Amino acid sequence: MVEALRANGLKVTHQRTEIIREIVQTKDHPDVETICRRVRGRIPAVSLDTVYRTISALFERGLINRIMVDAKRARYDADVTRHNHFVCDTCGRIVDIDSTGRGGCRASDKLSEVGVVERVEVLFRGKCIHCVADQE
Amino acid sequence: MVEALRANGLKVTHQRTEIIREIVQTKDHPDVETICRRVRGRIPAVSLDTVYRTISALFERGLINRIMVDAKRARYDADVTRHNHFVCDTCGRIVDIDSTGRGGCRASDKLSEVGVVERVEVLFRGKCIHCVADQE
DNA sequence: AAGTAAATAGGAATCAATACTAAATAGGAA
DNA sequence: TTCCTATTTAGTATTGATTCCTATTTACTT
Repeated sequence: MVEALRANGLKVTHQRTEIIREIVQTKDHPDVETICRRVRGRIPAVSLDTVYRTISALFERGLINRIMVDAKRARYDADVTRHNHFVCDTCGRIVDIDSTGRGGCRASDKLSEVGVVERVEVLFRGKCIHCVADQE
Repeated sequence: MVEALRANGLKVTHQRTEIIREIVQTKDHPDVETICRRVRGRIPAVSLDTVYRTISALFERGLINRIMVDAKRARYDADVTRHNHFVCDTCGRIVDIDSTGRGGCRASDKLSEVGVVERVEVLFRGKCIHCVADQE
């Protein structure tokens, strides 16, 4: 991933390395604020702006995914292989879900008349097992 | 839809009627700002706040859908029947896409261990025919 | 090692969305 | 029709996420 920075003409800074390390090693699809807080555990002076700029740069180059679950903050995923997401509308938890077999989702015929599809995002919304248990 | 207001204990006001009329008769999935601008064509004094409150009230009661296409504004859809969306990443156009036959998308087995799925959102992202034509 | 263009920190600005207030208005039940 | 209450307006303020600004620092080239 750090190599991908160079390949895109981006400088490999200490901050960027740590930010990348942070999103690669987690599976909980954090938002920018969370990433910043965690990176500060190692680089206390990182500015929120730097995290935003780094994350945006990575996203624009397709090196990470953005998941829009609500009207509030964006969440990010370093796993860019094809997979889907389950979102808990109660606690906000996001869990990776494998795409089943071929395509996972088939486009209707009408789609080709509308435009060129570059990627498909599938979001399963509901309530996670923890929240189901909590509400009893 | 106006009936649904009453059923939910909401008063049927002139503003609400016109806001509902506006989102029901359009297929372009407008944001709140756009809805407000259009309603002002008929009720010049509608406040943006009223449009926000009405749209939120309808959304919370499941009478309209919210579509998050980018990190910016939310867009709304009066069609709550099961269907998917195509989003043009260049111009922001959103087009309704029928769900093909059964389910459209099958969940993996793992899903039942994660939580209870209440609905599935499918977003086809790409470039619409107009934007493909423009870039030549 | 030196130069330069890019990146950073920190704070300020922006933007969408919501909240708040008061006074005016209008829906709906009696 | 009358009353009560929810709703609207207008205008301001707030919140929270994201972006912009500027002086300073740093990575990479030669």
